Parts: sequence; C-alpha cells; structure tokens
Amino acid sequence: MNKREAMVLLKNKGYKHTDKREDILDLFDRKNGYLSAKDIQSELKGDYPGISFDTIYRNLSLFQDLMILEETELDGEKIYQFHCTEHHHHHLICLRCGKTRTIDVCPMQDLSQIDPEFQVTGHKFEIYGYCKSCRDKMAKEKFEGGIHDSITVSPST
Amino acid sequence: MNKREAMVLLKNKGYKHTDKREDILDLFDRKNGYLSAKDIQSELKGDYPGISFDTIYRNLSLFQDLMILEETELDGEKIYQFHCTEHHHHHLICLRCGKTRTIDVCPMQDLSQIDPEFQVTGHKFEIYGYCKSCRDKMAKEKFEGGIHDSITVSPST
DNA sequence: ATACATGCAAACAATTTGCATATTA
DNA sequence: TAATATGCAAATTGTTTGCATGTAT
Repeated sequence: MNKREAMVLLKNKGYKHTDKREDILDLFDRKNGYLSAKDIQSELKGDYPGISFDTIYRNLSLFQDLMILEETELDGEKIYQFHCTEHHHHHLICLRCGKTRTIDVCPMQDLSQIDPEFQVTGHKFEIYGYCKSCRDKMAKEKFEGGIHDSITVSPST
Repeated sequence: MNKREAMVLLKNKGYKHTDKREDILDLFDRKNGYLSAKDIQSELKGDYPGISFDTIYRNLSLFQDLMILEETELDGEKIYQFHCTEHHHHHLICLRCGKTRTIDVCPMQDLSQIDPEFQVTGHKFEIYGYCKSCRDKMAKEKFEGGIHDSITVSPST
C-alpha cells in the first residue's frame, strides 16, 4: 500500500479528500517505516499549527480499518506503517528513525509441532536495532559530543 | 524464578516482608504465566478489599528491577511473569488465561545474515493462542451459556 | 445541502508520583 | 526508631468520544 492507492481507496469508499489526510499519507509514503501519532503531530504542526491529536488518531484508526495501515506496539505506543497485502512477513525496525525493512522469513514455518495441544491464533516477530544510516549518524554525534566534552579540540565538519 | 527465591532475594536486599508482597508473588507462583496489574488487583481484592493499584504497580516495578519478573506487552497492557534466568527462550501465550509455555526455539539463530547493515539489538517473538485447558472450557461454555469467568488460580494450601 | 471531517474539551484507561500515614525489622 | 510500604489523591501519558462547527462533494 502507498499514498496513491490509499487516496483512491478513500475516494472509492466515499471518504472526503482533505489536506491533512493527504499529508498524513504523504508522511508514510516518504517515511517507509513506522510512525506514531506523536511523530505525525510533530511532522505536521509546521503546516497545521493547530492540528489536533483527535484528527490524527481518527485518521489512523480509519486507515487501519480500511487496511491502509497496519499497527504494532512499541514501548506502550501504537505505531503504524503501510499495510503490506502481498504476503505474510516481518520487519526489522530501527529504534532511532522507525524505518522498517521487510524480511520474508517467518519463524512459524518451522514450528509446525511445537505443542499439538496449543491452538495457535497469532504471533509476533519483530527485530529491533539500528539501521546503517542511523548508526552513521550516532557515530558522528558521539564524535562531535566527544570533542565538546574533551579539552583538546580539533575542528569538526 | 519462583516465589521462594524471590522472597529470599527481597530479604537479602533489605526489602521488607509484607503480606501483599508475598501474596502477589504467590499468585505468580500458582499461575505459571502472565498476569497484569488488573489481574492481580482482582485476585487480591478478596483478601485486601482496599488494595490499591499504586502498591501493585510499585511492587511489579520493584520485582522487575530485581529481575524477579519479566515484562511484556499485550494489547497495550503490561503483563508480567517470573523471570527465567537460565537461557534465552520464547513463549506460547494463552490469550484466555495468560498461562505460558516456554519454547526453546529462537528464530534469531537462523537469521545470521538477514541484513549486515542492520545492527540488531533485540527482538520479540511470541506465539498467541489458546491452551488445551482453555479450549476445553470454551467448548463447554458454548454449551452452558458461559457464566464461568475467573482467572483460575486455585486456592492456596 | 448534506454528509463527512475537524477542533475543542472532556472522558478514559493504564500507569506514575508526592505526600502523609502505617507498618516492618 | 528508622527505614520502608501503603493509601490517597492527583498528575501523566496515550488514546477516545460527544458535540458543535467547518468543509468537501
């Protein structure tokens, strides 16, 4: 799912086009990863200083009902990203920027008979860590912080 | 970890013995699975009609700090069970009674090189469903019209 | 014009905290 | 008694809802 498809779906279902709605979807399009309500609010408050969380939550909830977005939870916060309809999969999730990378491996495939007594109805498998780009940034931050903390100073870029 | 070990640990660390504390640990001992703050409150309000959530939360948090309990999240609720120190593992979690069963399979073992650029720091793998006992009960309730509704911790000896 | 979308404020639920009191060692 | 545990009430955080208004079709 992406913004364009989502906009078409909304239109077909009779939902109205609004700038905020489009901009929320646009954020997801550009992000390619998870966003929380708070993320969205802080991204959009530039263009819409008065944007309210109700609107964001209502749209996230609508998008989820329409299978535009899928939800998961991280640290007690609900986070969303575009729903992937094609096939079952899991994600690497960057804890710093929220970007995700799909992995096609599913651990359930190998677990046919863990416990025949237990009726499996669902599972959650997520891998957390830091993407290359964030690691680079973190390394740089550390470097710059180190310079400020130490007495000897060499120019930073 | 179990109640007895936990009590010893608490004593050694200088924490005081209280009935509530003991009874909370006792619940976990008898439960062998996950409990939420709400579960604990509803189990203990018989003996302690005025038991407050602050006490429960404070104790859960203490137990977690002391590695007596481990925490996970289900449906936006924090749930706890005894911490298992021996080895890394995952759980089957019954969505009805909260009981868990440890499984030794870890999907990460097979995923050495999913993405060399991504630095993995953690993962979550949980399997949800219904245990044998709950499936039996649910089948029975279907007949009887289902008035039974308890967290099923049998009386202590 | 009408149905849907939004903002406001208030309600919620889960969890946390300050402070006075009660309890354990 | 001295340190810790608890209860109360109030604060916090994330999320939801009722209602009046605003806006897209």
